[in-house]
Amino acid sequence: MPKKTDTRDRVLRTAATLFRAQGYHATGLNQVLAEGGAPKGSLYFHFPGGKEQLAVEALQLSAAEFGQELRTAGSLDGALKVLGDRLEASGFRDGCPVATVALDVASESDQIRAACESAYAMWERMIADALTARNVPNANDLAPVILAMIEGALLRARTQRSTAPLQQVGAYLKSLG
Amino acid sequence: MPKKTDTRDRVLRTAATLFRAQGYHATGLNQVLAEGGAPKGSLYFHFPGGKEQLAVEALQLSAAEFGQELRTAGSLDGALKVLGDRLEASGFRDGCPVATVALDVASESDQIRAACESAYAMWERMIADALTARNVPNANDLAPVILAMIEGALLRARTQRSTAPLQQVGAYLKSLG
DNA sequence: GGTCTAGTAGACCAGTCTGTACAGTTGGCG
DNA sequence: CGCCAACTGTACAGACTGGTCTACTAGACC
Repeated sequence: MPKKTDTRDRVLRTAATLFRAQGYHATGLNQVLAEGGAPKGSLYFHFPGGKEQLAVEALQLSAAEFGQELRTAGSLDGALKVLGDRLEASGFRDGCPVATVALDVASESDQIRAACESAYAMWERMIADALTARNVPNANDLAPVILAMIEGALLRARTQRSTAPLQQVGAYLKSLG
Repeated sequence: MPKKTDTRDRVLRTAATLFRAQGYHATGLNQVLAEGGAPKGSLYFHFPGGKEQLAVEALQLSAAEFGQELRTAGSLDGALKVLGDRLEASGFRDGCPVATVALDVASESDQIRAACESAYAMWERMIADALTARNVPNANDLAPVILAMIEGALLRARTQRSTAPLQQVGAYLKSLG
């Protein structure tokens, strides 16, 4: 029996967008429902685990799509550009889809924290693979550092309302060869 | 007329601690008041601007103390160790005192966002100065990247519940010389 | 047609949120 | 003492929170 409606998907995508920009606590279920065009009954029918389940699934969705986006971008440099463009286009709201929720909830819900961590682990592996493919030595040691750089730059870019941090990281990576 | 009580300071420090660990929205005024041992009347007497003012001042306090801590640590390597120890000792709750609030509120309150940004700017300058003192070339280009690395590592360390990311960044920095 | 199920709609609940109001208390000073 | 300002304590307002409950509708199958 395939799904008959797209309500579940709509709500999930709306939630992912809002969590990304505002974090977990700042995003109310009512807001998700209003923007997603669904009533409460539907939410708890599709997500009996409530807000927490919604967050975990939204994080998984975001992580997968984000990974896909980066893969499409090809190079690290291309990825930084994509991130910068998106940030700018959204008025510096859409940064890392995981970081905001991660910090917000890290010490509260282990399920959500775990979902965030597995997203990071996946991206780290992607970076390591990309480096290996380019015959960079010590790819596995370098990957977490590069991921940290990018995450840090995304964070800073949001508070600074400028893509400069991303460009600085980009320039640095280029200088490494 | 100097102050007669330490209520204001107590509330501020409590708020700083809670905001650091939980972020802005997840921290209720009631919690701050309960843990700080103060009634509501006092809060709005000392901070007529409400929660927002409290957050701005807490951020400024945290930023200054954090800067002092890093300065005391001496080297970047020492600073990373201090950060890791603190993180571990707090059950991976006390990361960067700014990042959590920054992401939580960046798109909502410009005052708070600005307070976060000025903290980052100050740390960046501190890093640049430290590099310059060690005759590192291009200190001004390098500083924002190093700051991003550290912030990213702190974020990842919290979701991973491990200080490994900080150590990886430390090892990387050491490998640069 | 009758029946069954997936899904929708929204009223409702108890609790929490930030913020306000105002009376009460304290301590210094003339 | 009386007075004034600084400060505290508490009750309360109004909005909003996540979550529950139940009546309802649309479509598939017998």
